[in-house]
Amino acid sequence: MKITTWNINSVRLRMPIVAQFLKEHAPDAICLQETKCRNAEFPYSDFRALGYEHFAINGQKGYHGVAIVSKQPMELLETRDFCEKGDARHVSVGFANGGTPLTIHNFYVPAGGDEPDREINPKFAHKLDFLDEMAEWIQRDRVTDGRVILVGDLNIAPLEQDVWSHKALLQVVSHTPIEVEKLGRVIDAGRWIDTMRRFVPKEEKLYTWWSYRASDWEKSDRGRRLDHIWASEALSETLEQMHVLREARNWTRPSDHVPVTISLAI
DNA sequence: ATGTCAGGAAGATCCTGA
Repeated sequence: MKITTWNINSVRLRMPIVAQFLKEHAPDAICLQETKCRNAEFPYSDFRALGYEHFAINGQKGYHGVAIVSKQPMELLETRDFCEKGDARHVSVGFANGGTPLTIHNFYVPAGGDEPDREINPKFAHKLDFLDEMAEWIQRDRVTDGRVILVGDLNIAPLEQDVWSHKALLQVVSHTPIEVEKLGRVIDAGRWIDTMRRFVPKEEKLYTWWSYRASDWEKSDRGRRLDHIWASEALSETLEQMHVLREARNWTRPSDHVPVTISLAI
């Protein structure tokens, strides 16, 4: 089974390159973030035309929004409202998978604004609170019991080689010590496997996002690993392959994030 | 590296968010 995560930065605007990706890579399920449309506006028919006929959508007008689209039938399990703000930042589904069920959680963690100080920046406070609530929920609800995948734009690049310069980004939201610590607690709460780093050693650079603001993103290569795929321990022996589709950053009218795909022997 | 994108409301440009 092949699962992709991709922050698409408007699913309606990006549908041509989503179609290109699905035709070329054919994952079983694709998890999208920043769909930026209401559920009724989701481009269902475009996906159906490509053989993806099952949907779990949590959208809202203009901002945020997550979706899981699948070839195989799946059950919508939940759309959790972290921090009780009414934001569309989570959706989960269950696949029957022939008697050994698989759950997928798809997240869009708050970006956190510019100033890494919770006292003066409510967006940063929201991000930190969101992470605390994720950790509590994972532990309390035993979220990682069984076969579970958590994907999404977590808006944090935790390791030194997850950013182009550890030193330059220590005070930049996405790589500050407090964010990294809180993301670590989320991981510990579920004993999650950071699957991307199973395949790429932590000493090697690994990015999934490059700013739109660079004049030449490829030349400067000032990326960050903001997108993640985590797996519960029960999936440890099934992890076959991982791929970051860097070339998608050069596609026509690209997202600033690229697709990340995990292949499981299930 | 404050640069580039997106959506929305308004109105043919601005704003907010990232």
